[in-house]
Amino acid sequence: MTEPLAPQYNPSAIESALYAWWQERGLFSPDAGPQGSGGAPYVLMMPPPNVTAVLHMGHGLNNTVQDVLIRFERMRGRRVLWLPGTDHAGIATQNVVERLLAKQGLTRFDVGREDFVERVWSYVQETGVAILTQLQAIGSSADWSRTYFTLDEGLSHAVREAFVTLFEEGLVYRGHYIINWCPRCLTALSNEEAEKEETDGRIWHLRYPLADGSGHVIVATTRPETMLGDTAVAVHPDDERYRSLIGRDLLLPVVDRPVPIVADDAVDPTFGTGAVKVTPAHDPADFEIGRRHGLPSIDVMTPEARISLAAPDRFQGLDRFDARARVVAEFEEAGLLDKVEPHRHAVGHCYRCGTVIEPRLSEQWFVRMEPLARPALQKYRDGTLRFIPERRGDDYTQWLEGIRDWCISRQLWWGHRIPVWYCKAEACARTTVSRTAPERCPDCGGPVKQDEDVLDTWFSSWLVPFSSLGWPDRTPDLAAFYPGHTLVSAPEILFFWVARMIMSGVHFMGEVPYTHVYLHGTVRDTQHRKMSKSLGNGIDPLEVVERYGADALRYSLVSGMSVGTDVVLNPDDLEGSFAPGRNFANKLWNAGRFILSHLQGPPRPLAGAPGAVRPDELTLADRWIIARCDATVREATDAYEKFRLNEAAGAVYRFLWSDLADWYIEQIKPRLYGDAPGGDVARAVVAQTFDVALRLLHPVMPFVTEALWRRFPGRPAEASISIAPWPRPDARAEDAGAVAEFEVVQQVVSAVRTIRAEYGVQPGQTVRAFVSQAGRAPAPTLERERGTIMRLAKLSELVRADSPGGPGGHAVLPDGTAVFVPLDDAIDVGRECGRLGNEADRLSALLTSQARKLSNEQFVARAPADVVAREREKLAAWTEQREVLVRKRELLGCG
RNA sequence: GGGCGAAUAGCUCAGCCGGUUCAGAGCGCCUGCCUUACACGCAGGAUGUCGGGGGUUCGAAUCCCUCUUCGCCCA
Repeated sequence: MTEPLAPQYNPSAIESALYAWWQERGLFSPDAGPQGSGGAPYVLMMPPPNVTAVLHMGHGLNNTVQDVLIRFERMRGRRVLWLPGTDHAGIATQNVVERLLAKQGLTRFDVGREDFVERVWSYVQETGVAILTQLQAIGSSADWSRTYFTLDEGLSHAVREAFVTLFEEGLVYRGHYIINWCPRCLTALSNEEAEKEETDGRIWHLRYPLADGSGHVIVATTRPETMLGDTAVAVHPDDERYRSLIGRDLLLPVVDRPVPIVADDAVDPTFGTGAVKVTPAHDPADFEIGRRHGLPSIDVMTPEARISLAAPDRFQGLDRFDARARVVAEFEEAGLLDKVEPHRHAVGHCYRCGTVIEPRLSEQWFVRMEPLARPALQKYRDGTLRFIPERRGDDYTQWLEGIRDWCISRQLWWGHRIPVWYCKAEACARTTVSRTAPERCPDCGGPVKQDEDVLDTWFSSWLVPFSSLGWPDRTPDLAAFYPGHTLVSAPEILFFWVARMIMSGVHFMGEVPYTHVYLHGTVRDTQHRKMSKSLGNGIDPLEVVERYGADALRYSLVSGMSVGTDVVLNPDDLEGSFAPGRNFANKLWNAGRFILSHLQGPPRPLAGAPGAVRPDELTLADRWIIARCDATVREATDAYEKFRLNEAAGAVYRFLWSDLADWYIEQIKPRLYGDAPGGDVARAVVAQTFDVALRLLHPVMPFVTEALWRRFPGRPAEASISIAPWPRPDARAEDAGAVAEFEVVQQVVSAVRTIRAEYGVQPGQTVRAFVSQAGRAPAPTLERERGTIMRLAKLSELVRADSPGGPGGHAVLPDGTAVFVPLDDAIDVGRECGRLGNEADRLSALLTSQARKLSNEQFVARAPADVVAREREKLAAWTEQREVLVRKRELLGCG
């Protein structure tokens, strides 16, 4: 521990070594902390990143928050588990490997399912750990020994168990419905995976002639191409305009097919013309209308969203958007296009590839959600589950109240194969849903074939809080670590993942998986755009770590983030974005370097041991910094507990920088040099308060705090700050008197410094100062702290007397104390007169409004007595300050 | 169309269960300093009708209403 410390903090020189040392020591295991406090374990489930993911700022923020919480609780002595894992991410991963194949001119169909899945596995095994290694680079103290992958055997077992159980409970079913279909990924999606985007579209008014030629009906549609599959036109039963037409047939143009006019309550008579075309195979609302009226469904599109064989020859094979143009053109040629209007509406897009979603009729597996949602909602309503920030609870409620069934089958090859087998014998056709693969059909004994589809990735993610702990087996981990405590996530996946986890937790485990849901903001650029690869406005966290260190990254993120608000960073100015953290880490490093260089051995204890510093040995500054330190312990602890991480970080920052470095260290320097009296006390106090501050900051800046903390003389080699006990507030440290007194010292020093700077006094030159106190100030302070004031203000003489007159700089402290610095030749009298005049004017304005306030009988009568008293004191103090200023002006001979 | 959030210094944001000279912090900017921990620093400084309007109150950045702008979620 004796190697010299570099004058500039170089994070890359120490971070990876410290991380490796933490790992070797097994400090991230639940059994490593100081323990002792007992109580429930503190468990965080890391949102598993996609196996193919590359670390981005979103991960950086999310994992920084979690690491802060987990390190805080670890030091507080709770048994902590932060459980990491990776997600197989069905569509995303399959897309990545398909793109690789495409480079060789191949598709997955060319290589076949088995070969393809094998290729994905080998790809994933190669890249899967990358994201975890990257998380380690930012300091994440997760228990990597428990890392899971959602396609692991254990978790796959859990998925089958959940699916079969829900099936047996009647909560999983299969059926033909309109689902969201991605024509590029060639799979069904859930409603949540179809992202609605406001799009400028058009609305076409099309004429459908009556079959008998006696007139026509105009329908309005945003998707004219679907008319190829129309099987009716619907109107509202009470709509006078169409009542007489109900039941009659229209002749569908372009395809020349007769379709009936039906009456249905679901039609909005105020939208468009009040008559809507009905395409049951391509619109969910139309599907329902079709069902109610027994209409046929004609699927006019292929999986790739090209026009199918069900349409007239000339349309077959056309892309849906080309078909749209063609349909419109034919209507126009036939004089059947009534009008076209611009129309803004929400269009679904695939959340993985952005392709416009095609609502499509198909047979899929679904989860009946309402029975799962009700208890999950109840857990929020009865206060078991809390959201931070609270308003997110409204989103949760709203979604669960309007919950729709969840389409869970995906037409992919990468994922958990649906545990359903169909008998190949046509006569039998029995469906078997089973935890284990059946050899043959249980009914007819014939061969069986497993369902081709896989499950939605989120169907495995929603089980993670218990499947990662061994469920459905009753493992010791499951008993010890379920339920967890907090889930830290981004609001974007509240529905995808968080709400579903709560539902599955309550359903399968009988308890919510965590009691707190902390939803942080989104990382954005200065134009408030979400950072993304496609926009090219991302910031690579690893580049930041490399250039400024993980601590700088973490501090900058945390300090720029209050509860639930977005974090704005400038991708074009990395240095500026991360300067707060980098500067602070360096400041800390240098403060530590200075302090440690003055500790020849272990400092005296401050209390509770032989040789401890006695209270009467403490100077004013000692008592002040100890009190400030104690207040910081309270403030930071409280803030961490309330998830107000920026406030916790800010509190420690202010203490370390503004109090400890700027004032206390400067104040004690004389005591530290040589064998100056009181040096041992100063060393004891500075070491102790710095130690406390390091511990308070460790959750946010783990590396630099550890590096410094370990170097304290007398520290055992194996000691780590990450398992050092969390500082406790100490009532004996509180000292309002010392705080107030030291503030006077600070004010006098600052006043002189201001005067010096205002008049350009050379930094090396000492000056005299006259300080005269009005009655209420604690006069003894100035005498006792004479040395401090003289040194910090660079005085040659501190005179306890009124200004002797003559040119000089004047200042008045809040308590009325007057400070005068004679500047003889170096002063511009006119300028000083102006300055004092401005100051006096400011006080005059304050006094006027204050006098008005106090002469207001209503105020004096109605406001609480102590408030009135305080206002009176202010009036007195300001009056005094102003009088002092006026006298100064007279002395200077101002006009 | 429904719901929610935001608008405070050039930038990013605190403050907002009304009353501490409450108008703040960081970054940026200006001035002077390489003062033997730190120039990623020290000392000092400038900058805001707290989005507009109205109201409640003795008193409003803070509570209520309304308008404008921006963002998010759900249809």
